[in-house]
Amino acid sequence: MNKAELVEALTARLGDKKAATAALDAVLQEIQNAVTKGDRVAITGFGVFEKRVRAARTARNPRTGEAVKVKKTSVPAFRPGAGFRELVAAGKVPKAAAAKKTAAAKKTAAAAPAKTTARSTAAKSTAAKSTATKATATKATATKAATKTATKAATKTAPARKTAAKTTRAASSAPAKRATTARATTAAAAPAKATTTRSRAAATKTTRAAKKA
Amino acid sequence: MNKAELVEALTARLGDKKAATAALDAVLQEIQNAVTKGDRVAITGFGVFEKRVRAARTARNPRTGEAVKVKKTSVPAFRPGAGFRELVAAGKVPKAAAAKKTAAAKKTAAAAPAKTTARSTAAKSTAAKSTATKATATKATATKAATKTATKAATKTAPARKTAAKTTRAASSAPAKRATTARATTAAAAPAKATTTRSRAAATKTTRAAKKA
DNA sequence: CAGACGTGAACAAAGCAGAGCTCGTCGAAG
DNA sequence: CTTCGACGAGCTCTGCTTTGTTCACGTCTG
Repeated sequence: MNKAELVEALTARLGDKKAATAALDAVLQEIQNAVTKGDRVAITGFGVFEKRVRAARTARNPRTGEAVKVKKTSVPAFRPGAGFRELVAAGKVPKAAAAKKTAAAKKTAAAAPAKTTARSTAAKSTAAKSTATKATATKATATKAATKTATKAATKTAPARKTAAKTTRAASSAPAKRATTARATTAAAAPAKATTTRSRAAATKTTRAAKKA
Repeated sequence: MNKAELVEALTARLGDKKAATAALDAVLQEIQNAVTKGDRVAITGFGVFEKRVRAARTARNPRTGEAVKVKKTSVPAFRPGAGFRELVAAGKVPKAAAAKKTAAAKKTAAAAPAKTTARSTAAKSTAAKSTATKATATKATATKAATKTATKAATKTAPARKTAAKTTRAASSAPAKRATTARATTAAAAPAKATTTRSRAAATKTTRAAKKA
C-alpha cells in the first residue's frame, strides 16, 4: 500500500479526498516535527515515535570489510504499542475495524490468577524516604512522591541477583515470583562490572533521565 | 506529546477539532489494518510500516536467567524514510514546516555529477529476456519489463565474492566499485553455505518474494 | 475507571552500516 | 488526465551494535 492507496482508503472514511490528503499530510508533518524536536509522540494502543540517539561507533563496510567510523547521530524510531502488536500477531483484523462502527472488541488474553492481592509490600515497609537515587525526585509531584522514591531506593533490601553469577540467582528466589525482592535500581548495580559486558544500561538510563527534565 | 496534544496540533492545521480527531483515528486505523493484513504501508519521505515475521527462538527470562522458548510471531515494524531520518539527524526543523505554507525547501545534498547519462548499460547488453528468475515478471507491466528481469537473471555473469571467505572478498574487486558485477541474486548463492552462519539472507529473501506475489 | 506504558537486567537474535544499480513513486507539464 | 523527469527506496554483503524477552508495579492516558 503506497501513499496514494492510503489516501484512497482514508477518503472512504472521511468522505472527502482533498481532506484525506490534507489530513494525512498534517499528521505526518506533525509527527516529524515533534520527533525532530526530540519530543516523544505517544499514541496509546498504537505506538510511540521517538528520537533515538545512537552513539558513535565503528561499523563496517559490508562490501570491502573495512571498518568505518560512524559518528554520533539521531534517528527516528517507532515502538508499536501493545494493542497494535497483538493485532498483528493475531494476523487478522478482529472483525470489523475497516468500518467506522468502532466496537473494538476487548478480548485481551489470559486471566490474572491472584497476584494483585499482595501488591506492594516490601517496598513500603522497608524504606520511607532515603536520599533519592540521584535523578529520581526531580520534578517531584510533591504529593505522594515519597512513596515511589522509596520503592526505587529500597534496592539493597533484597540483593537477589545483580552482580551475582547465574548460580546465586536461581537460589535467591523461586522463578515465578521472587518473594519480596525489589528489582535492583541500577544505581546500586552500576559500580561493579561496568565496562566488561557492554554498558548499555547506563546509556539508556541517561537518556531517559534527560527526557524527564 | 500524547494523543490529545497531537490532536490539538492537528486542529491548528485542519481548523476543526472533530475533524482532526477523526482524521488521526482514521489514519491510524488504516495503517493498522493494512499492516495486520500483511501489507506494507510505504509513505515516501516518511517511512514504511510493515509486518515483520520473527522466527521462533529461545529468549531468556532476564530475571531468573532461565531460557524460555518464544514461538514464531509477527510484529509491526517501522523503518523511517530518508527524509525523516536526516531531518531528525539534523536535530531541528528546517525552518518552517510547522506552518502550512509548504515551501518544503529542497536542499538534498551533493549535486549529481554525470550519472544519469550512463543509466542502464550492462543489464541491457548482457541478457535479453531469459526465463524470469521465478516470481519477478508476475504482473509484468508488459512494456519494458524484460529489461528488469534480465538484470536479475544476469547473476552468474560476475561471481565476485559470495561464499568466498574474507580473503577472496577484498581481492575480487577494488573497494569502491567492483567492476560490472551484478550482485548475487540469492538464488545462485543459496546452495552453498546455508546453515553455517545463520541463514538470514534466505529468510529475508523468502519474505520479499512472498510479498511480491 | 480500565488498561497501556515505563523501568531493568542478561543473553541471543535481529538490525544496521556503506555503496552500486534499478524500480517505484511523486511532482510537473502538456 | 496522461506522460515524462527526478529522486527516494530496495537489495545485498559481513560483523558489530541494538533490540527483544519476563515480570511486577506505579502512573497517566483515554
